[in-house]
Amino acid sequence: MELIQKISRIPLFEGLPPDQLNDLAGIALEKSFERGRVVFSEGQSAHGFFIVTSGKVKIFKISPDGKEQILHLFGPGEPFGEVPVFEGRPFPAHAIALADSRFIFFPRTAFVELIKNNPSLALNMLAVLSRRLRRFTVLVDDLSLKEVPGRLAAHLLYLSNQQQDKDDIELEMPKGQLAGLLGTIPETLSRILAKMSKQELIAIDGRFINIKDRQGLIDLAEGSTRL
Amino acid sequence: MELIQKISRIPLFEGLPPDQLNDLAGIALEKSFERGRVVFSEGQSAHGFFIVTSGKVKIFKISPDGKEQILHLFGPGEPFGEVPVFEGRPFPAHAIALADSRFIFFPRTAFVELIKNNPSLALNMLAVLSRRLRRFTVLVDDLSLKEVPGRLAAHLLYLSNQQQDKDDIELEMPKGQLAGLLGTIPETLSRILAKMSKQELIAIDGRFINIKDRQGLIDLAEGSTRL
DNA sequence: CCAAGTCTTTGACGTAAGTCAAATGCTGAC
DNA sequence: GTCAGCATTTGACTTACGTCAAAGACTTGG
Repeated sequence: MELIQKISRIPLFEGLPPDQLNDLAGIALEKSFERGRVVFSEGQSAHGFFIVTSGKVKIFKISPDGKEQILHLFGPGEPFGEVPVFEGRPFPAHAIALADSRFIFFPRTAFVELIKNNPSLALNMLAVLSRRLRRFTVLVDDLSLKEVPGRLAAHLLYLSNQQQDKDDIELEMPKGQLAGLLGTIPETLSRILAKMSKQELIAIDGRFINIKDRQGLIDLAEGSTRL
Repeated sequence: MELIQKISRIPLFEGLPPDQLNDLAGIALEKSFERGRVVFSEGQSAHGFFIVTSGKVKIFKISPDGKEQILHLFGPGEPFGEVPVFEGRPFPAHAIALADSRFIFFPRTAFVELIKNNPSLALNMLAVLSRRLRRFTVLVDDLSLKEVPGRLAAHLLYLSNQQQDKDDIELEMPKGQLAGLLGTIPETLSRILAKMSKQELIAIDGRFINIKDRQGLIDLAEGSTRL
């Protein structure tokens, strides 16, 4: 597919006139990363940001002893690595491709120039960053004020939502990953899933989960019940 | 002082030509809040954002059983409550004035109009949001991957930095507040301070703290040592 | 289709940090 | 100054969750 076509489908660039899309295509570069490849590392200096066109990328922090906390998982259409663009400091976290992926790369200075001439691009970017701040707000709230079962329940409900509110949902990643996303470790996640299953809140079959007691999960997520 | 003068001193509006500052003054409103007053609450719909001109404001989340996690503390010159402006959803957290304060309020729609005509205002705002995202990144890392002594050590070093790298620092808030900022409770904070004191890392005198072993604190903050 | 990895689960155990309760210390109003 | 009302500290106790270790269960690629 043409680069310009790909660009025109990205939500961040929604509503831009054709000539501006052209300008964007003029500065953009396509890059491929195999599954498992490091896209950038915390502390590295940044010369631009990325948008996923295919595949999946994980943004995460890691502690000296190897525990990891996932900050974001991004798929097609989503930008990442923008913070340094507007702030001029190194990347604040690590990024790894979780699948063979293609990204469009926008060099920092050229992109900033484009924004200067394009208020609606600026507003779109402000909206992206705002949404991300809101998400972090939720993440901090979860990590600091909820326990793991509550976070897991919230996540299951979120997945159900994403997947047309069915009661049958699929965890879209290995359970070890999910643990990192929820701020815990695989063993703990495993135990809690087992407990939820024992209490008939859910039924587990590999990475497929059936929600048997939605209200029970809601209560857990809100912190009004405990497991 | 004239409103326009106050506005011209705000970092967010740095580098704006006088006529734009004038436009800003045209839409701005001054508001006063007594210490302890709620500025806005989570879930409330937002019609604009604020900039502190004097006093102090606390942005926080709170759990059903009353534990609170402070997200930000903002003082003069700093904007807050901007997320809903660019995203059009309710406030994601609570805000309370910690001292008698004055804020400048900018209504949402008028401000967005200004941004459309003013690329450098947009870039300044993008920089503000980016800095905030970076801070959250650190907060998540701390909450998820460090324990309380590490967070406290990091905070003490941060304060020392703020206060000209002196070894004598002042906690700028009651210890209960500090606990909320570090994602813990007053009892735990108290115990850890006592422990640090016993191990000659610091000396405590009320809300004044003397750093006796800076390297020891650094090791704690990095997680290479434990208390 | 088998073997070598990786994931995942389970158990026994340790520990950081929260809860509850009581004592002590401070502060500001009158 | 004194007293009421907080903030802070300390102790005894509980608990959620991480660590370590080992056994099963899936995937992959040859």
